[in-house]
Amino acid sequence: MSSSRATLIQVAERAGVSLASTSRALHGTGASQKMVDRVRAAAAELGYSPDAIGRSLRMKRTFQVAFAVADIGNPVYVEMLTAIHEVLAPHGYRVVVMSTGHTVASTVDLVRSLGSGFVDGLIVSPLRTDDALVDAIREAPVPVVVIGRSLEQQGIDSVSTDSAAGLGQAVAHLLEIGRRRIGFVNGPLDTTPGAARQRGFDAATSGPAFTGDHAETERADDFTVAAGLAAARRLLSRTPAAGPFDAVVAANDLLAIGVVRAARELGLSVPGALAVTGMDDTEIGRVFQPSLTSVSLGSAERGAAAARLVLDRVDDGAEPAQQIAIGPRLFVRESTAQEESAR
Amino acid sequence: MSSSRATLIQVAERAGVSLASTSRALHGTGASQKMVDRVRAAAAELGYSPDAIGRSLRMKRTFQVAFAVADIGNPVYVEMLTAIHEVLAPHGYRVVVMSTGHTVASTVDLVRSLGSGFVDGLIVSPLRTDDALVDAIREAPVPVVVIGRSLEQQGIDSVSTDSAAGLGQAVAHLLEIGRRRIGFVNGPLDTTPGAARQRGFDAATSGPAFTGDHAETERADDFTVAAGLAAARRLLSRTPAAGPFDAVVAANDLLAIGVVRAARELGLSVPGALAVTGMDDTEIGRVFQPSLTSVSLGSAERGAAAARLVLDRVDDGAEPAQQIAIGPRLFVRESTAQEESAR
DNA sequence: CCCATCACCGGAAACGTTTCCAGTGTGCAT
DNA sequence: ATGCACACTGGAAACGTTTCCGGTGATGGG
Repeated sequence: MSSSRATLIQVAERAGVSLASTSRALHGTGASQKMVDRVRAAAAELGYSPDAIGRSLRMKRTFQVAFAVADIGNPVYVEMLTAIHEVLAPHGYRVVVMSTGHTVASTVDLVRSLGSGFVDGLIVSPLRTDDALVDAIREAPVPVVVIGRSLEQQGIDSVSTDSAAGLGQAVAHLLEIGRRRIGFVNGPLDTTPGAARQRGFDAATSGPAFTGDHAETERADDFTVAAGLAAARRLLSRTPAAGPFDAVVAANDLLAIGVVRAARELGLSVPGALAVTGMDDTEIGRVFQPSLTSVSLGSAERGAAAARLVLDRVDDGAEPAQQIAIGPRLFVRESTAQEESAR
Repeated sequence: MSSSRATLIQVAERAGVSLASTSRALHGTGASQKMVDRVRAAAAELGYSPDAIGRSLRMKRTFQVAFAVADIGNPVYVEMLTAIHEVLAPHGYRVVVMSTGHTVASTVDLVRSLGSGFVDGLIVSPLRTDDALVDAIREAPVPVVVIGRSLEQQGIDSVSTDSAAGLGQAVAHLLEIGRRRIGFVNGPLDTTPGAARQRGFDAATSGPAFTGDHAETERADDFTVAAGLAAARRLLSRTPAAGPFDAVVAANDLLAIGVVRAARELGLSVPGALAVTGMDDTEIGRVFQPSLTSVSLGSAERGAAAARLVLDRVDDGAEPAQQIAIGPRLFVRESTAQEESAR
């Protein structure tokens, strides 16, 4: 920590020119070459670097964007964060990480806090949504982009994915490899992803398209490995009339890992006795043993798209709200491999 | 996005009092109860919320702290980030995530950029360090805390851990369970952790304390699963004169996962034929199959300690530099279990 | 009744920057 | 030679807040 920093006024004095010219010279527009050289030299001698706060106050731009999620420990959000960072950094924007908390009320508080104007925009991926949150977002003083469900009706920018369809892909894949008694380990139903995925599972396992014999859901308290393990123990301890489960769809990769661990406890081989699918296509699932068949929801793409959306909005504010959808994509790996040899 | 926000001046006008009194009333000191009520009411009517930029300009405090790492995807850094966030948020501080880049030069640039004063402090965990970086940190205009190696001589606040000793613990544990031919998969030697861990391995496997028969190092290009897999393939394809490897120490959990995968490729059971240890005690290692024996370096504690250090420094600047050390701790899990049955 | 003390209030400055506006000088064309 | 366009410069205002400082009124003690 050295002495206090040089200010633009000091640079101006040192260069013997006006404050206005100094600013112009450094900023690059409407200054003669001689002026630029002179000011640059003075700035270099003093080790000047422009003060972000002063600049922000005047320009009404902070060059910061907030990214808010409930749990930054979830690898999905880490992937989003990385992608957001990669899009924003080249444009000179910093990323502020915030926590939404786990309730919708705390998320509303967070959105309201944007009123203090410390960021130019917000990217938020709320687990739960309600009208109060929608209102708060609509009235927010800076652009807000929601990653999660589509909010077209509400006139809010959003980047969504069709996780219900993704669940359909997982179920279809399991049927295709000959599994007939399918369990579903979902997260809390009152969350946006939990609700959507339940819808997807129910749709995929009802009606004529479902060629299996049995479908049943067990709910975990949370989208974590531990919760998945507990839920899978409950699910697999039951034996449906049609016979024991031969496949489990998990609502995300962490839950799927819990399911695999539960299967091992019960002596069920994966994928031999029990095929398991995850969702989110995370790094952890890819390196797990067995590597997890998983439905990618394009976390990185969604993050990047949201970041680009914020960038657009910051420049020209009032276009109609945009909805971007990233299609789900199934990646088949060892946890549903057909050949037993692959274990 | 609604209309522009109310300013303190407008609140003052509405309340019919001076700007100074308005500020005092809201801030809480030296104002009569009547004044406070009146101003609060006016503020509420206008939906006033104080502007963070204006306040920062005046107070010379941004209430932001930056956390900079090379790769936010690494679970260790995510744990640190979470811990930092948890310590800082209750004090009203926001966390800005930054990337150091992979070279020491880009890290120096980042530290220099603190000159623009957008944060009150920096927590940085550099992979590589040199004199230029040390100088830059020492001359930084805001407090900087380094997570990594101790920089006591340099007079820089740091939170370190003795990863060399941690490696010793891992080797000792492997010897204790009867392994004698120990391989070491390390990351790049020119990184701070890579160098320290090599030192630890070399110390633990030379001299009279080493009761094994063979010790050998293979270097991975990076601290990732893929690099660990490649390095382990190279290592395990060799057979020392003393006999095939019966244990591998990996320099972190990601590398260890790569090692386990390589072992499986070669038909070596873990821990039966090959015991494997990791380092960092990450969530991913705990849920992996087999769960990884790992040396915890207290990522979360180190993050929290660094955050508290920054908080102290921000308030009273010029105490002597502090060094905090977190001791390594071995957690034994399946990947080095002695009973074969645990597989 | 007068003076000292005290609590409180308002004016004004300051933080560091960008940008509007008016003014100066140069060069070119008529 | 004179006018005009043009490039550049400097003064000053503005962004929103906190805080110093002087001043006012009330209150209590002598």
